[in-house]
Amino acid sequence: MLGDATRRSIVERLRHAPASVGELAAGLPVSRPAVSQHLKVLAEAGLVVSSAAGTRRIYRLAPEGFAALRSELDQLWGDAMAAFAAAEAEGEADGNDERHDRPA
Amino acid sequence: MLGDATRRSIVERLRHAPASVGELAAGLPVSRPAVSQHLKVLAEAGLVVSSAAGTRRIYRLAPEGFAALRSELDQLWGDAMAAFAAAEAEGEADGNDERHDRPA
DNA sequence: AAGGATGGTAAGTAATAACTTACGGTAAGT
DNA sequence: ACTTACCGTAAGTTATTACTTACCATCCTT
Repeated sequence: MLGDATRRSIVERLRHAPASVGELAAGLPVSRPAVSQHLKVLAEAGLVVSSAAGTRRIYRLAPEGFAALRSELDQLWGDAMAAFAAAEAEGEADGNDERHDRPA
Repeated sequence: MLGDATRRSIVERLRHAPASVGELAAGLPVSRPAVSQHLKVLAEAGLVVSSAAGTRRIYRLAPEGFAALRSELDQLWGDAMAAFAAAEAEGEADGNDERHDRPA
């Protein structure tokens, strides 16, 4: 969902202020319909809401959607940390693991 | 990163216990090399680490990687919430927005 | 009512990401 | 030493996703 760069740019832009589709597209390297499609996805995910202003549609972020997403992630993290704790209490390990990238 | 279903399954599986590549592949609808490739990506992201056990490679989750990811997200969220607060203090809005999906 | 502005949708194309088969390489068992 | 088990990487294919162009609808202006 937030993996796409264009989508992140849109969210970033809306974080500063609400904006119309055309305004958003003007600041991005993609066409207006592409922005419309991203906004549709974001709206279905509950992350943005729109309101009509004449023929324009103003989009803004939806705090509730982000809060919901946040608590989902918090849920996952809670479980993960519990699993880590359980594993470490058991394994009590060596330390010479291989890290592929990101050297210690 | 965690947008892919197979990748989420792998992480989910590793949350319960460390596992070898073959074990992971056995529980998934994809081939073993596909799992290897996912593990490579996860390792480069610092989310898993591996250790050699004979010819097998045991993968397990890397708590530090998840913690780092977590704080990045927390950072974003902090900024977003600040923006929300600022916007609401200003706008003081109507309420008849359109929500595309997810009815109120 | 006509014209211009704004934006959603459809259909097709392009770019990206996931997956498969094939191969080679190392470690353990015989 | 030979064989078997296990895994990583390369190369190519398939599937998914993002994007574009074209079109239509709505609202506002005159």
